[in-house]
Amino acid sequence: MVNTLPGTSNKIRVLLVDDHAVVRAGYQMLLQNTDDIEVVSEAESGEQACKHYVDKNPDVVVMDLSMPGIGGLEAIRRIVARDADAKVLVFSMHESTIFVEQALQAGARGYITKSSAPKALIDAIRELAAGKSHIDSEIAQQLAFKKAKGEDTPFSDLSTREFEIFCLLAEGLNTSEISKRLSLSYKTVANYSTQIKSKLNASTVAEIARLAIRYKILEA
Amino acid sequence: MVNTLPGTSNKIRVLLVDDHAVVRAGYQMLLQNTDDIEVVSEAESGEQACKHYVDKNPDVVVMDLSMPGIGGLEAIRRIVARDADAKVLVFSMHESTIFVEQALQAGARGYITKSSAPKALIDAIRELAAGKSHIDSEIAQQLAFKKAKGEDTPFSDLSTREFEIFCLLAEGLNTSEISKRLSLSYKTVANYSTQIKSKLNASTVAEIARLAIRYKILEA
DNA sequence: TGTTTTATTAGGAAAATATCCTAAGCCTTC
DNA sequence: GAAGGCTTAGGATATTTTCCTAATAAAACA
Repeated sequence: MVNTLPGTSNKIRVLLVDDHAVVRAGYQMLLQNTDDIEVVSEAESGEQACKHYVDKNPDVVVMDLSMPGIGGLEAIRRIVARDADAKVLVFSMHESTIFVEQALQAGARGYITKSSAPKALIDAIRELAAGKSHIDSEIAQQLAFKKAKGEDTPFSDLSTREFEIFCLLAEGLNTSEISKRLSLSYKTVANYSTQIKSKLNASTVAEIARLAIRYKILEA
Repeated sequence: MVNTLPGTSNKIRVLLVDDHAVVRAGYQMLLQNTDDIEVVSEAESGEQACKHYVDKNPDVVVMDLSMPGIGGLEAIRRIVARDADAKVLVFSMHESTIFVEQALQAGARGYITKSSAPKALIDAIRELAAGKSHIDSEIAQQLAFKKAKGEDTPFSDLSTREFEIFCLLAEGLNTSEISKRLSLSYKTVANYSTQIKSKLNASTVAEIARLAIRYKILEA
């Protein structure tokens, strides 16, 4: 397959998106040592990434998730909305499967973490360019496990009452406050709490709160 | 001033500490282009950093804060405890002034963020090596502003140890996990937790987590 | 320099909470 | 109309938190 732009090489044309200049320099350093990958553009925000994507039409976008402004997820969504064939590789510091699910749902084709070996980035870019998808194998396993269990969002497993109590726990109410608010016995709420933690795989209410905020169920 | 080690150049000898290999590669790339700075060692944890410091006795330590194990703050504390002249430059992703305050309290001489211009890192290393201190100017202004207004964050009341435990609580670790992580007795951590909640006026760890997220100490 | 304060560490005892098990009453669904 | 899930909650036990106390070390102060 030839490149779409005339007068350029046959290299895989990459758009780097990360708000940290140093991290972009790190990518550059790694990719310089390959002869089939070429960085054609850099962006330091989601907004910029969208523009640069239209301008340069890269083969692969290497995208960080946590950025100021619209952020990586929204950028992916917009890019893929314009070009359903866009190949976005998320290169994130987040190791949580929730982020992977979010990224894939947004339209990303690959996900690797910053703690993976440098070579993994190069491999992933090549696979994406070849039309395949690539997810960090450790995370892929976690994810597969979750899917096998039929887990959608972490909350889809919760009953109405469980979700209600989940929200109050996340807000910072303690067991007796919740029991008063809902006119339930203390024991009932305590037992629900245990159940909720178990379903959400959380051992503390701090994790509950973070989940709620991450899923925009609650504002920090 | 000549170098302490015979047979080596006069360059500023730097120890890089960051748990992400890619980020270290980024540092390397930037520092390669200078002729007065030399990376003599790399470490990917706080524990390693302490060892490497003793081994190599670098002029400047460039240190990330969020790392597994003892973390950056504790590493700074240990290094400075051994060598009061140690010049530690924190190079962190956290833009919150709380981290700056904590880092300086722990004994750091400089603080810049990963979103600052690459050149800022080089400048900061040179200033530290010259015996000066260097804080990211934007953050320094925020800090000055806060101090001038007498604005206390809810955390300014917390001691170093309290803040450390606060962060781990917010992350979702339970008491015994924290005690293991910090090599403290379960009781000590439990008592600290009570103290922290009281100081922050929080009755549950969920509130702790929300506070941490609200003040950008932690991502959801 | 000596004194006071503050930080860090942790044990004991009692109170509060969480966990696990069990079970009744109620819907819904097949 | 039987099965299964949801809501409710008690009992027993285990774990955690709270409040008090105290030793040690470091820092601030006078």
